[in-house]
Amino acid sequence: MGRAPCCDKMAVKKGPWSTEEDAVLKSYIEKHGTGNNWISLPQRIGIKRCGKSCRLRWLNYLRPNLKHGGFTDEEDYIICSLYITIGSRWSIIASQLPGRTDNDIKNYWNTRLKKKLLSKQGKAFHQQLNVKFERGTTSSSSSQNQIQMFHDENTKSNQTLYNQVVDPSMRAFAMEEQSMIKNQILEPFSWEPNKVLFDVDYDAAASSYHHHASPSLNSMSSTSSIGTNNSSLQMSHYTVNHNDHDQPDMFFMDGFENFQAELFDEIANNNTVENGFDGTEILINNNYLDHDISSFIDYPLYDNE
DNA sequence: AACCGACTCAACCGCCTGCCT
DNA sequence: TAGGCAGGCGGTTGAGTCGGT
Repeated sequence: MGRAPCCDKMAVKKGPWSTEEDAVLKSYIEKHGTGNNWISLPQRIGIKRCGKSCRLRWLNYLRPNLKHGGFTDEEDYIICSLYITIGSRWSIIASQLPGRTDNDIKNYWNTRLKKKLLSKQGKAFHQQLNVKFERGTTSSSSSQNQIQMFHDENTKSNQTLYNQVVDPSMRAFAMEEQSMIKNQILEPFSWEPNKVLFDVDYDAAASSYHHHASPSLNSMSSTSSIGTNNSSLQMSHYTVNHNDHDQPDMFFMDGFENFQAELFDEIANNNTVENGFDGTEILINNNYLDHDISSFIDYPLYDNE
């Protein structure tokens, strides 16, 4: 019953790959492919590595057309906008950035991009985000107006629409109507000319929602630009739990608010964030105000310093 | 030159889902 | 149907590097 263990944990080598190992792995896969079995691959090519390690090495380092480092502003923006929307779903974010791996993006976010948003030079970048998100949505309360990163004139109308979708009492919406409303909510998260749009696939998210209790996406392979030569992004599919009436469809703003909370927490550790696009408020510890968030938000577009 | 702390990123770990037996 | 593995994923680690003192 079942399958054989993937590898002898005691017999496999760990740590950095040698150039010889890289050459063997790359040469074999380029000639023969993986054979749809990573676990047996090390034996086939005669290296003492775990199959998972081979897979990781190939996907993150050896496979063709990979880009390392040198993230562009556009890529920064895509990463940020997707992180805001779906959270730390790195593989999905990576699928929208040809040549980038989830590991690269994860590292980049954790070590640089997040700091970039918080740093002095990040101020200009963040302002660019504000400009591009100027029609974005967020919740607000009177006490936190100064930290409302994506405040805009459409907030109220979007919030109304959003409430209509997520409010269980409003479930009577026909699919067509829900789709229309959804598009209006998500529309602010698209921009020209690259057309990053988030289209809802209602069914696929239920299990993921329960599992992750966070935003979820299904496969975007059918419409993403992975592997194409076209640098422009095409429509992505954002999934929302539509059929599960036990769970509110909060993931869209969940991701957004987690982003806020995370950034804010890194500025001031003692703040408490209660999220809610549907009427709840974000509560900020008073200590937070000592950090002058308004200056953090309201910096010039380009910091020439 | 030596030391030390911060930073980077390749690699590993552990968990989950789907598939196979 | 149950048990167990492969593949995939996000989180974490730690060796190497860099910069400041």
